[in-house]
Amino acid sequence: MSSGYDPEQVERAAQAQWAESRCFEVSEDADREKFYCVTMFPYPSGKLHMGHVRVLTISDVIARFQRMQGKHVLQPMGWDAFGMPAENAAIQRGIPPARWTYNNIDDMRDQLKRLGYAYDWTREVTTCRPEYYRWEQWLFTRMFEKGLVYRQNAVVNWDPVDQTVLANEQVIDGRGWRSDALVERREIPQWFMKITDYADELLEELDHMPGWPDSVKTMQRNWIGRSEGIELGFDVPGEEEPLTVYTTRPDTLMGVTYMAVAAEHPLARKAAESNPEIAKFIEECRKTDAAEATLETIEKKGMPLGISAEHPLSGDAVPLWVANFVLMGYGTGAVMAVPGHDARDWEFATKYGLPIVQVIEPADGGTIDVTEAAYVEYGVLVNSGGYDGMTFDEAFDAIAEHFEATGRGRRKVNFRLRDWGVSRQRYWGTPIPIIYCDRCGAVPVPEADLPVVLPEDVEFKGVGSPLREMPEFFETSCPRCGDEARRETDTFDTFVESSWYFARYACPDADDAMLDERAHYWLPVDQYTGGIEHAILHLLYARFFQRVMRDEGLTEESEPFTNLLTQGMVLKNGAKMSKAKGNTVDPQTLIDEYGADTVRLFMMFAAPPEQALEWSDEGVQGSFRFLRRFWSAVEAHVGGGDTVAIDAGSLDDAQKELRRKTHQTIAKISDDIGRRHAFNTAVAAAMELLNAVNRLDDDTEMGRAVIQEALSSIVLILSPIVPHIADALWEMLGHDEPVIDQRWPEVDDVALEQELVELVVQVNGKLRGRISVDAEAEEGDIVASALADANVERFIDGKAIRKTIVVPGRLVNVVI
RNA sequence: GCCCGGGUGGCGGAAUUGGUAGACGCAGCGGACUUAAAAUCCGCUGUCCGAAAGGACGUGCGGGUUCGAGUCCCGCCCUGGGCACCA
Repeated sequence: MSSGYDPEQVERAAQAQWAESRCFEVSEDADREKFYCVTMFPYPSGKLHMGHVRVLTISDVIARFQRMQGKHVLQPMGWDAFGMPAENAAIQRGIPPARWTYNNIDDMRDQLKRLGYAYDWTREVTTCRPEYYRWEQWLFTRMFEKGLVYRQNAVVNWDPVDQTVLANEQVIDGRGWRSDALVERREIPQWFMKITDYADELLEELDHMPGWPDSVKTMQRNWIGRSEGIELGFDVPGEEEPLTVYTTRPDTLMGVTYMAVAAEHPLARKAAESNPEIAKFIEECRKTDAAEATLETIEKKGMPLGISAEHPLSGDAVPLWVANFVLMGYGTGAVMAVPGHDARDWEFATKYGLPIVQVIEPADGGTIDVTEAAYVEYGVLVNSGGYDGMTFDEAFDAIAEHFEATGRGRRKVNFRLRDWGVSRQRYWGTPIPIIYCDRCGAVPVPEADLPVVLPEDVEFKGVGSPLREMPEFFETSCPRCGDEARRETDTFDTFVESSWYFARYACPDADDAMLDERAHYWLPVDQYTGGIEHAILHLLYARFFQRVMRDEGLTEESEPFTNLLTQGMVLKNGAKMSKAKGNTVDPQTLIDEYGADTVRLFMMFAAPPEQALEWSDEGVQGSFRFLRRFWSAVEAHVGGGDTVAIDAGSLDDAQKELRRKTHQTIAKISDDIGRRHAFNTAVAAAMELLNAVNRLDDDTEMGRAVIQEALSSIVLILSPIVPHIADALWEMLGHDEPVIDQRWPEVDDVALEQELVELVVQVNGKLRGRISVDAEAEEGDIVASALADANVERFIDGKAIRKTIVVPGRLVNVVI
């Protein structure tokens, strides 16, 4: 007998019904509790991949579950449409980035619709559209007026052969990915946003975000990196300005035996003028890419500059070195080195034979040898003159007061966080709305002239931005004085677009403001879901932008995302699915073969959302088999005709047991989906319940009634995960209203009641027997019953019982 | 190098607050149905000893705390993510 489950037909029918009833299109309704559910929007790279399907399904399950809780749910979708892959495709295929992008969006939108996600498509946002990015340009000009943006030199990777700036991703083993030339660091002027102005607030609010995973909050805390230290100057004979350094360990100040400056530091440059060896070394230092991971792992190298600074406490001469691990632009571009109490300084000192001095000893009186290894713990000061015997805190205060009194230093709170460089020397991005005028300097484009539209019909060669070759784009006049002027040809980092799209979904058609009153209704996002790889950058930039918009009066909210779920990657054979590795599985093939519900079910069943998911073709088949079994069970049941209402008093034990299992499952899945987001165990519980239904084999009136209840419950609780088959089965089970409009089922506490419970009995913590006791039994009776068990008795073997531990509902442990 | 995760049967995973390790599924083995195969259904399935009852061992490695540790603490190993221009 063949199964009647035809996914294609079932899914088309359900999707047609949702489209016709427009049930996912929502408008603001002040009388209802809103639930705003957003997924990190996809980059339109061509086709949907499994990573997309996973994150979108997770979010869709949450949205549909909340809808069944009676919430007014908005789930929108959009496209993070600017970025490098469009430029690469343009080079490879000769298609303009815009056309490639729009084609991809059309293809991927069709795929999303085939997967049955509950989106309000009327709110679709596409970041490469002028009606979107004009507001980003507008906000930038507002930030300019407020002094929240500035232009400064910053380091980029420079490919000397292709004469172009490279992204870190385009640098492979220190070489340009196309030219294979050794990449150099180069400084060019770039625009920065002052995210550091918000560092304190971004840090402190993390303590009040219970809906975010602790790991993400910790990463952000460490990234912002607030530290308390002292900034102080070392005089350099012959220099007007002292050499300023920052340290969090002023207690080790007397242990400073050398100082190091960056290759780009003015003192290094000056020394290079008269010393070709130093000039050569500085040149060599520039031949590394700009990534921090590179900097931290390269071999530490340095050269003496031949000059010394004066120690601010002892007056001793401290030699100055130039070192490849110090970078201009991080702090002051100079560091004081304490090899006795810092691991990196120790390594460097040992390599170059620089002195190592102990100035801290362990507080517990233990002995250490700083010639063997740096001692980096806090302790008590020694060899530090008047500071000897002080603890870290005492020395910190005393030394800070000394410098504050002499005006040579001060206490300073520092942040590791740096301002956000938003300039990109690329074509396919939002034009930075600035005009350079010889007389007026950098002038923001007036609001009336926005947007600065990116020309889409371009010839794209791949080396440098085509905008630089388009006078019709960059030739303009100064908005202030009217003189000839030149438009900025750099574009924004694409993280700028993704820092506020979640707010724009609320009012995607607003054409006289970035956000309007509709944003007040929907913000903040109640549930935000996306990859863990965005734990720091994207999520921190979005939190920053939310505050900038708040301070602009566009929203009252400070935090954009109340609850955050970070999902793991999709792997195959232990590696991330990628075209490069050739281990991708095309979702479309699977949808065509098994239907969207099977793909959605497997995604939710195979692993908890936060963990990596190992792809398995056999597992997909297993999910399909389950849906077919489910269909057959309903088909067989409804073939027996209508059922009557359950009369709880007249159920036999087996019927009671199925009913208890039904309500236990409802309770478990409510918690699994609603609180724990453990979709995998929710699916497992539903499978168990279906197995219990299939085992009952009872066609009495009450048997069929409890089966009707069990099957209807499975349909409801699985409907967020497999909404199409749920729609069909719900109708087959004789319900009039569509399942999409049903409320989440309620647990009947009476059905959960149980007369006997099973406890395990341990002897010295090892499992030795099982007993069945009355659910209300007294502790004394439970122990007596446990001791009476034959195997337990055998292990006690007449020995004295030291104590017994009874954990209600779980176990008895007899300690002998 | 630094920050944050993860490591449990042949495989994906479960064990939610320190309380029955291995739910559910996959794969495998045995059986039913079939002329046969596929599909479907039923049973078994951590390792070792044992006819069975039952026992010993077992959650990356080495220690520790506890009546009891996959779970907590200390020290390692391996592995994934991020490190500011991939998105």
